[in-house]
Amino acid sequence: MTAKESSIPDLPGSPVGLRERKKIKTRQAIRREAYRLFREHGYDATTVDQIAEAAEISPSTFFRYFPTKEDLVLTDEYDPVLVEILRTAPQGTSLVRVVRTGVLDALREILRVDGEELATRMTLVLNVPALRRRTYEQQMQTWVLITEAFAARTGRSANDMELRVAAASINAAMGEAIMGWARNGCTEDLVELVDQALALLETGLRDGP
Amino acid sequence: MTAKESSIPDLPGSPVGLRERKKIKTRQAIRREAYRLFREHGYDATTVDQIAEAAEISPSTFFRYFPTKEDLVLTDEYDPVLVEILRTAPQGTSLVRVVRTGVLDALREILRVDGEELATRMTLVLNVPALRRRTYEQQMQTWVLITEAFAARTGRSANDMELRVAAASINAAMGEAIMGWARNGCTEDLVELVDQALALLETGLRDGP
DNA sequence: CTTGCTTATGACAGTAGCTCTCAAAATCGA
DNA sequence: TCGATTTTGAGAGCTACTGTCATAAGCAAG
Repeated sequence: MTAKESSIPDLPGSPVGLRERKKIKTRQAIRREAYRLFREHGYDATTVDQIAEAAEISPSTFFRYFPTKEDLVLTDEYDPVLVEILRTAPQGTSLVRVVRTGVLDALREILRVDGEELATRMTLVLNVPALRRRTYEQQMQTWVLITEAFAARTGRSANDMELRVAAASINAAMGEAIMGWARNGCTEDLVELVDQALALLETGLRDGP
Repeated sequence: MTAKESSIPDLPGSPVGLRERKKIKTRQAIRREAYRLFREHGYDATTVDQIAEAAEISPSTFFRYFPTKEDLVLTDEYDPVLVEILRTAPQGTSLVRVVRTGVLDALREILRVDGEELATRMTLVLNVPALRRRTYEQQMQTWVLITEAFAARTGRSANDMELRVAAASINAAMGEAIMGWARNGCTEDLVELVDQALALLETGLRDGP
């Protein structure tokens, strides 16, 4: 029933109905007003009711768009990208090497497109404990997917302890690099920071600090 | 937060008054009843009010003993031990090596003394998302102390990115080992699991999965 | 245009975790 | 024993979050 004209599914202004467009607009409005209030008064000091009022919706509507207040900041649409990288990576390569090549490419692209927003979000994550916690949890869920994809390709079990440890370490190293980036005001070259962190893991901590 | 139940400092017959002893008893009672309720009905399904009633205190008193419900499970008195290990470790050793020797010794001791409770707690942490999050955050705070201690001894800056990345990775690797242990019913040799995880980091992920 | 279906919305009530205040009771030092 | 300090219980209140239900907005077909 569909003639696929474009490789990218949904474009703004597509023949999607008015309802869909309104939802997108509402979603954007909520996030925009929320970020503004966060900047002005801080994350904790901003209540959902205030966000709802600023976005001109009812508080209950807020939770139809974002399951929790934290999800305003943490919604992350990069997971499929990562999993895809892992699945199309060449055989016989170590996990850290695959990440160090593929993921860094993806990160470059993300920075190019959403660099500004990424900086805002990571700065919030750095400074709000609750967001830090959720971020780690969320990233670990991503890495479960990644280890499964990698395990399937290499014949290992997804419960392989070595694989899990490697994934968790890589995740932590990348997270620490990103937090360091945010701590220094998002001015340095994030790709290089992450690459250095992964290099340390690849060659082994014996040679490091 | 200092009243350890099963350690060296407090001697019976100490000059502690009745008040102190009562506080310790209350604290133990709260934890005991809470663990029982958690086992019977689950963590989320147990409210603070129920815990307070079971421990025969008022709900407001509960929060005088534990700042949050999560702290019931996560209160951790091993931090000073870790920092001490780092400070007394021989010079010129890599962080991962120091941990692999010193921390494993400490872990052995902990297992010997509190093994039962550690298993209970880690199983809870494994199965309750909120606890997992807090655990990671808490461990990271511990590792801030550790990196500071290590940095002071080696002349590095505590903001040294390599050091931070190493610490975060080691933390993640150990955490993953412990979670794997809990996932398998706390039956395997935890010390060996952690040692294998750290060995992987020490020699480098290039040789691993 | 109108009819009927689906979906989005708002108002409202309720729960749990957590904070704060204040007065009463218990404990302690002298 | 008395006065000072600490612990406690009671209760009000705040915020995140979850439900329910009737209404309203979009939408597809006749």
